[in-house]
Amino acid sequence: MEVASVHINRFKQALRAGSLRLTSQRLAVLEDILTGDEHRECDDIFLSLRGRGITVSRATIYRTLDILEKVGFVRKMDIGDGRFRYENRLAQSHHDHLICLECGRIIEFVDRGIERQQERLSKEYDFQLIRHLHQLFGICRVCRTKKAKVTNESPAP
Amino acid sequence: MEVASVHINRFKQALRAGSLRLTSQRLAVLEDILTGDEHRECDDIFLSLRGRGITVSRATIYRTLDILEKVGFVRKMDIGDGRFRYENRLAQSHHDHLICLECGRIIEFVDRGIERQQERLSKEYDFQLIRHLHQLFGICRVCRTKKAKVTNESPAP
DNA sequence: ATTTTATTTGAGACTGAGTCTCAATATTGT
DNA sequence: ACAATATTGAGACTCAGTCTCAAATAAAAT
Repeated sequence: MEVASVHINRFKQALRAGSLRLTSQRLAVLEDILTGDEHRECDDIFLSLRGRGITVSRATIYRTLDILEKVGFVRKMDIGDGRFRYENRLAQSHHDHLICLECGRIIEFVDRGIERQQERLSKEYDFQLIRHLHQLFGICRVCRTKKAKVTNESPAP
Repeated sequence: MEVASVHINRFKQALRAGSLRLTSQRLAVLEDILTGDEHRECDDIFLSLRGRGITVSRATIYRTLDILEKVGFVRKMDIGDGRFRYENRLAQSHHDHLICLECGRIIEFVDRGIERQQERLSKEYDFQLIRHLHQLFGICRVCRTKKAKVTNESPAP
């Protein structure tokens, strides 16, 4: 648990710096973010904690996620279905997403070329780029294979 | 009104094809989309219509926008503030957006290079690309200028 | 033109993610 | 341990968007 404790210490410092308090609920949410799957929504975290016998209200989870976002531990992402997803930013470097419209799977990608073009473009428009959102929506390989199969298995009468 | 009438005929055809009916409300929303500003939300359309003495319920506006999106007349876009914006797709070719976090201004951009890289990337991941969302958030020139001014006008005591 | 059939409309109830309020509770500095 | 201050959870609330259903309207059939 060394990796985690480093993060927990950084979190304590960040809280201190904002004169926020270290509570068991905040720690629980942080640990869950550090160890759980990526791209989860509030309710996933709520249920994951409850499964481990820890109850933290949804309000507190949202509040903690806001703090974690502010201190850069978490990326809050809007994938357009009305629920925000949160991903651990400590484990990963910047990336964007391919999102399957069939199964909801989220695949991460990194493309330095696109990033550079974004920067060039911003300069062109005299725009001070702060962040970007780049999502490619479509059908993933797995779902395409599945579809093809279904079509084969139920041929026209 | 020639341009408009072409679109109105195309709309009638599209409705017929889906055994949907041509109503005054649907026409009013379509005309408003064709002649109004870009990147508007439901309420903008509601108020614009009301300003011209036409009342169409918000429910009907949403329903009509759904139809218009399905038949490709309108692009529904999520800019991450919880309200969808709708833009006339007939007037414009594909583009993406720079969004000012200060004033909300939306600037359109087209970048064939980025589009190509997206396609290449999708192939790489064996992903069937259907649509994408690419938004650059930051501060526009106007707002940066304004900020600089304010700073100058109120120097440290 | 009238009747029949099916669709559409608007009012307002509803939904669901997320936020807010406030009394009770927990943490931190001394 | 105490005082001062921040946090929590329950549940009310918000707000964009959706849904329901009776009344109104459009198109098809006669």
